[in-house]
Amino acid sequence: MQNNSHPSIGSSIQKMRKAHKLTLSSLSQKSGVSAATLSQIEADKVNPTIATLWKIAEGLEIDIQSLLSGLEKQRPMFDISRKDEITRFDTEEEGVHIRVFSPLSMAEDLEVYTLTFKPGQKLLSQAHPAKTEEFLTVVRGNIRVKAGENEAQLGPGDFIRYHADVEHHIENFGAETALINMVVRFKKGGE
Amino acid sequence: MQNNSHPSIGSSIQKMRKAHKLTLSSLSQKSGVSAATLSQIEADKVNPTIATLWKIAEGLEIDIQSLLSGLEKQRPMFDISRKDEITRFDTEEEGVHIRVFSPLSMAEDLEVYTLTFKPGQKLLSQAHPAKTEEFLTVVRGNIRVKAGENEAQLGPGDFIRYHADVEHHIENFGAETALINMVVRFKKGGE
DNA sequence: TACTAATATTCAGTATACTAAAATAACATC
DNA sequence: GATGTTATTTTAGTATACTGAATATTAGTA
Repeated sequence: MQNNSHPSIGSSIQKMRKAHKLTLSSLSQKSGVSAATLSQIEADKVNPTIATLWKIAEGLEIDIQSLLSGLEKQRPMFDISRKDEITRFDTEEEGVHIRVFSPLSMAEDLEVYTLTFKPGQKLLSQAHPAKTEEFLTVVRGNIRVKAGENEAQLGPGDFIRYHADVEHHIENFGAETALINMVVRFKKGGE
Repeated sequence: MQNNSHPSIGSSIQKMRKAHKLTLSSLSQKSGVSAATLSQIEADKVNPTIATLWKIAEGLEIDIQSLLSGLEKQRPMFDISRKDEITRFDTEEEGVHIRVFSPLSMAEDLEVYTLTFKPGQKLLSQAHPAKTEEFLTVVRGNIRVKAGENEAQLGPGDFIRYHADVEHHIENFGAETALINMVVRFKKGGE
């Protein structure tokens, strides 16, 4: 009813429905949402729930995000994390420093870390959620990376990316302190 | 209440809220959604409307889409790029080395670079496609980053993320060679 | 343990999203 | 323009999302 501030979603849904050449009734059948409700939503007379939106997206065989893309509010962004303000998870007793750079609003999407390994130290990680990928750039030192069945040794300037949805570990097998830049990506649903 | 089919959104919201170090009450204030409702949503006891979700996203200062992530499965992956095999775009004549680590199949989504700036050198980039973000970690040296209206000076250990869909540049204003790790993300657009 | 203060959850009432069914509108074909 | 057929909107009732207030939980302190 109100829909005071954010752009209306009704017209997008209607556009989608017509693009698929569906009537309110046919989309109602495919989605499980009543035609009456669909009508109200398209006319922006109601404020659909997520569950309803989800069903509609399924009925239209599209990603729910596509329906919401219209109501995004793009704002310019320029966030700085100073060295000293950065939250630090420090497993010092094991000789591994982990510094997280992007814990902010995007925590579920992309994270940037710096890892410092003292000689001989290693970091064992349990499997992350499905579709998680890790990207490592070795800045200094020599490390061994193991993910599931796979294993590799990397030196300065080397880069590796791997799926982190299996148990994996990183180990500094060299004599000097290793410095690694890591990016972790939690992929969103379907392509 | 029901929410049978689609992945629960409650835990994501809670994670986000805690990442921002907000209490239910403080988020309630920022978003305009009552703390009671927030509690119910986080516990997946209700089916929020998009209006509510939108307010929450605003309160968290994030994109509403970030709240709607799904899950899927995939095959294991383990790709290594050795230092010497890496494609190198070298603008040596300007004192800036750019090394690209992830040119492969994912180039349209996420790219990882290492940038080396000789003292005094700078790199000017035109606006990238809309929604592009850049993440910089300074490994060594001192740089100045400018994106649109914004500008900042960064030293070793500092991190910055900004929208790169405006003209932007990076400059080494210090006396030593600067080493930067950069991640560029091209966000997927709607439909 | 008792006492606060801060945070989170439950409760009862109200607002509203959702539905089925009825009413209306659009659109043919005679 | 009458009649049937299909598509959409309105209506009335029910289910439930949202809210403020009360209650419960947690954390810290003496």
